[in-house]
Amino acid sequence: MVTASNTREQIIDKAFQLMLQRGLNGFSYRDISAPLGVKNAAIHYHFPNKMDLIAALIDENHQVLKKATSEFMAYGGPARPQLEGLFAFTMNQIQRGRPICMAGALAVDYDDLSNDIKDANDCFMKDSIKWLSKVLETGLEREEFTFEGHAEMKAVSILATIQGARQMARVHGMDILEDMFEQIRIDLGIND
Amino acid sequence: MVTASNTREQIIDKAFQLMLQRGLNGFSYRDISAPLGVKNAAIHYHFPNKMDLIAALIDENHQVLKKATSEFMAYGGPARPQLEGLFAFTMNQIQRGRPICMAGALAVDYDDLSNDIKDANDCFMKDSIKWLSKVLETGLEREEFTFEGHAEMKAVSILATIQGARQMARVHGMDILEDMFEQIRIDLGIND
DNA sequence: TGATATACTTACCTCCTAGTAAGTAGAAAA
DNA sequence: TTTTCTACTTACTAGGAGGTAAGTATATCA
Repeated sequence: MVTASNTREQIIDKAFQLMLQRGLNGFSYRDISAPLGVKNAAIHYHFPNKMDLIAALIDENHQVLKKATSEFMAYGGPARPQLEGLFAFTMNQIQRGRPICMAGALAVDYDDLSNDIKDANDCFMKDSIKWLSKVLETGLEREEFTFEGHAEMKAVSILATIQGARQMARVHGMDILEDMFEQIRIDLGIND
Repeated sequence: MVTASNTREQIIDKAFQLMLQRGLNGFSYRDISAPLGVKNAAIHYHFPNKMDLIAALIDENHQVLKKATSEFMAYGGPARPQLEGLFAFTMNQIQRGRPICMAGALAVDYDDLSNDIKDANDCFMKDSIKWLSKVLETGLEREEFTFEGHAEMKAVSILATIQGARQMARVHGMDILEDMFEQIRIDLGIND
C-alpha cells in the first residue's frame, strides 16, 4: 500500500450518497463495497455494525451544518444571503445525487434506530431550527423579511416545506423546488 | 371456511399501516402474515409480488382521497372546513399509527419502483394538488384566506410542509404538527 | 354426484443481508 | 531484525427476504 488509506472516507462518502438516495434500509454493505472495489469486511473493520456507520454519517452531516452556519451564528449579518444559502445548499445536495435529506432518510426507518442515533439526529434538527430562527429574527429586525407568528415556528415550517419538497421533487421533478423557494420568499414578503 | 374471506382486505390494511410506518423496504411479508395468522404464501396468492401489493396500497390511498374530496370538487362550498379537514385527516392518520404519508414512504425507495407505480403515485399527487389549489382559490374568492402568489404553488407548498412536518413529528413529537397547522393558518391570513 | 374454482397451507428454493473469525501484506517501532 | 500495528482479504455463518410448486379443504356449479 503506497498511499495513506482513504478507504474510510470513501466508505462514508458512498454511504452518505446511498443513504440520501434510498434511505437506511434501502442500501446494503455490498452497495458500498462493490463500487469502491473493497470487500464488505473492510466496512466492518471501520464501522463494526451498520448503526456505527449511520452514526458517522449523521455526525458528518452535522459538521457540514456547523461549518456553514458558524460565522452567522457567531457574528450575525444580513439574513437574506443565509436563506439563499439554504436554498443553494439544498439544490446542490440534490444535484450531487442526494435527493432526500438525512432527517427524511431516517424518518421512514425511525423505529429501527438506537437512542444514540435518535439523539444525534434530534440534536442536528435542533441546531438547524436554531440557526434558521436566528436568520428569520435577524431578517425581521433588519426589515429584510416580514412574516406573522413566532420565528421558531416559521423556521420549522420552512424546514418542513423544504423537506417535503425534496420528496415531491423526486416525483414531480426538480422545478418544484425552485417554485417552493419562490413561495417561501413570497411568504416572507420578499419581492425581487 | 364459514364467512366470506376478508384476508385480502386485512392484508391491505396491515400492509398500509406498515408501509406508512416503515416505508417500502422497511417491512416484509412476514410482518404482514404473522399478525394476521396466515402464511406468506397467502399474500402471494392475493398479490403475486410485492409491487402488486404496493400498487394496491396506492390505489387504496387514492380512493380515500377521492371519496373525501369528491363533494367539494363537484359542488364547491366553504374552503376553511376543507383545509381543516386536511389537518384533521393528517392527525387521524398519525394517531392510527401511520406517521408518514404514502408519497413519503415511496420517496425513499423511489428508484426501485416500476413505472406503473410511479405513474399512480404521480396521479395521486396531482389530484391532491388540484384539490388543494381549488380550496385555496375558493378561499381567496370567498375572502376566507389571503395569500400572495399562485394558488397551485401555494397548494404544493402547504402539502410539502405537511409532508415534511409528519417526518419531523417523528423526531420532535406530534406537537410540531399542530404548530405547523397554525403557521399555515397564519400564512393564509386566518386569525381566530 | 362429480367437476371446477377459490382460498389458502406446506414445503421448498435461491439470493441477499449483516456480521465474524482467522489469515495476511506492508509499514512502523523496538 | 524481529515484533507489533494497521488495514485490509478470504472464507464462512445464521437468518431473513421474496417467490414458487404442489397439495388440500371448502364452496359452487353443472
